[in-house]
Order: sequence, then structure tokens, then C-alpha cells
Amino acid sequence: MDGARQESREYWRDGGDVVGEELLREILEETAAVHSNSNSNSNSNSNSKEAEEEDEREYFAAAAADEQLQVEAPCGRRRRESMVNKLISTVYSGPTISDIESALSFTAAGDHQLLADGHNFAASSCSPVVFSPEKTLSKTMENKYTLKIVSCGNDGGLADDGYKWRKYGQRSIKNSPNPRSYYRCTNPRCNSKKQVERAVDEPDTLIVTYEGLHLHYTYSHFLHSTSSSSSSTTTQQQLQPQPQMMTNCKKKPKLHLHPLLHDDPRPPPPPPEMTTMMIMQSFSIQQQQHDDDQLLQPAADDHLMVQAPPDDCYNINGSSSSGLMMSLEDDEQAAGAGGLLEDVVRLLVRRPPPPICNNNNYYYSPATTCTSDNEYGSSASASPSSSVSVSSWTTPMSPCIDMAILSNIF
DNA sequence: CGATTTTGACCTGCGC
DNA sequence: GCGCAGGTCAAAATCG
Repeated sequence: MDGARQESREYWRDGGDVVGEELLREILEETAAVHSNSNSNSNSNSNSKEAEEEDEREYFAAAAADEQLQVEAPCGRRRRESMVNKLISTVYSGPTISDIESALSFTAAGDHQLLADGHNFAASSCSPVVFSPEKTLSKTMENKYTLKIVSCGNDGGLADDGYKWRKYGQRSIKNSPNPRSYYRCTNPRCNSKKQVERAVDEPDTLIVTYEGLHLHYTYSHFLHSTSSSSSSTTTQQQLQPQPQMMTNCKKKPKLHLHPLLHDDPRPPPPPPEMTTMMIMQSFSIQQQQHDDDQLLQPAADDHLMVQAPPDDCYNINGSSSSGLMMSLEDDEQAAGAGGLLEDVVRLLVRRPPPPICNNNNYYYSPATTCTSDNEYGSSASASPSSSVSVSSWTTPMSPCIDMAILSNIF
């Protein structure tokens, strides 16, 4: 664990996210209670076939899982929903440290150091950007963050932060010789913005103010996803912009994501920028430690694997499921859908299907298709018939979350 | 030719 | 109400 990442984690803990931790615990307790209640209901059913059918009915009602929760725990759904929303906003109210850390090309602790007192300093190798997360990161208001980024001689100093931005305005600011630029996330379903201006007293310092939530994956997430693949060179070339393009170029390469998902089923390293995702993964992983007899059933569909962290995990589902795989049936629909984190979160919160044991000792819940119940109208209109398949599978040795998001994320 | 940037105009909120 | 500062819009320009 390098220092920057450590600091990132520290910030996550210290920067008000203890609330998030509490929320996790709260959600966990509640879902566990709900599930145990459900289990006891099932156990009390003398007819196991009936119980199975009951489970199946519940499972196929997964699209209406919220309603199900309402039956099981009358106030549970709304409360949990609000808790999850709260959690999302708490945990992911702006680009994470890891976002920046990843995008600003932190390579190792030895290359970049962060002073404990919050001062920035560039590495001796004159890396493009160094950023100090803790003290210069201030939460000025809800979902609004200001970062100070020390650039090292790159023109404009516009370090890529993992997201794709489009400039929509620039104006001169009073008492400042430097203009302020206004950027908006290029994802049509994302309304996050950022402002970039150069510090008056420190020409090398950029002041970047982020506003709004990114409810989608970072640009670099897919770079990570492809970097581990040696078999899909073409795909990599399509997907992986040149480093200078990522940091300095104003024009960014077009992405063709779908080939990736067809080519390489192997797990890429976990995207460090996906704080929310990692948390939600964590939700889903721990329970499997109690289900050691579960083995991995690889999904046949194209997918993208995300290795989940092994420690400090919780299972929001309170069930034996510990994996998630999503796939959009129609690439065209997917192209317009945009993979919002919220979509993923809602799926994870949903109670998973009952596991089925086959004679290979695999526990595998067959994929089902349910219409995404994204509450955003724009989502529905963007992909009116897009559906999401969810299956759960796991292995005790290699806890993975398998997500195929055949949508253009950016 | 499409995507992105530039830039002047317009809109809005706030302080006086 | 007025003026100012900051934020956004949108047409034109630019780029690949």
C-alpha cells in the first residue's frame, strides 16, 4: 500500500465518512434482520418445494424487490433506500482521492510523496502533477470540493482526473489575472462540473473545484480494465489513450468500449477510483466467508471482472450471494444508457436470487432479466427497454464481483 | 464532418 | 432597483 493510497483511505475515514461506515453497519444489520426473518419464514414452511417456489417468486420479483422489502419489513424499504442514498452521497460526493490519485499518474510511494503537513511538492522526476489530498481538499459545500493541484511544467496543467470533461465557458475573474474555465462532464447523464483556475500567487498551482456527483465510471477505470489483457491488443489500442493524451491533450480519444467486454474475461486490477463500487463490492463479499462451500461459476457472457477487496467486507444483501454480474442485452441500448453507479448500487441493494446447488458443487443463481428501475426518467428514455441481468456466483478463494456493463460509461 | 474549444452575450444571485 | 460578479448558453471557430 503506497502512501498516497493510505492517505486516501485515511481521508475517507476521517473526512466525515465515519458516517458512511455507520451507515454500512446500519444497513447491514437491517438487511440481516430482514433476511433472517425471511429465512425463518422459509424454514417454518414444511413443504420445501413450496419454499423453493416461494423463493423463486421472490427472486423473479426482484424488479420489485423494494416492494418485497416493504412486505418483509414495512418501513424497511424506504429507510434502506434513504440510507443507501445517504450512503452514496456521503461516500461519493465528488471525485475520490483515488480518482485524482489514479488520474494524476501516481505510480508508487517512492515517486511521489505527500507531506503530512499538507504541502505539495513535486517529485524529483518532475512528474506532471502532484496533488495534496488532505489539507488542500476542502468540502466547501455539499458535493462540492476544491483541490489544489501543483503542476510541473505541463501546459495548462490540466491533469486528467479520470473523467471526460467538456469546456463550456471561460471568464476572467475579478482580482485575478487568470481566467477561470468551466467544464462539464461529457456523460449526458452526469451533471457534474468542475472549474479550473490558476492560483494568483502560485502560477504552478491549479485550483480545481468539483461540483456534483459522478454516477458513472471513470475514464481510467477502463484503462485499468484493459491494461492487464495481453490477448486483446487491438482492443487495448482502441481503448487506451496515450499517456500524454490523458494528461495534457485537450482532445481526448474516442473510446470503443464494447470490444473490451467481448475480448477479455480475465479480471483486471480493481479500479482504485471506484470508491463507491469498492464499498458496494465489500458489501457483497464478506458473507461468502460464511459460505465456504460456494464455488465460482463463471459467467458465460462477456463481462468485466472486478476483484473485490478481501478484508473489511460486509454483505448488504445478507444472503449467500456475493457476486454481481450485469449485462445489457442490447449494445445499442447500452450505448445510450450510460452505466450509472446508482444503477449498480440499486442492483446490489436488491435481494439476490436464492442459490441453486448443482451436482458440481456449484452454487449458482441463474441470471434473470429485470428491467432497470432507475428512478431517473432520463434513464428510461435513454434506454427504454434496456435490461440488466443479475447473477450471483462466488468462490471462497477469489471473491470477485463480475460486472459486465455493456454500456458506454462515458 | 463531428467533437471540442472559444468567446461574447445573457441570466441570476447578492450586496448596497 | 441597480450594479457587479460569477455562471451558463450558444454560435462561430478550430481541430483531427
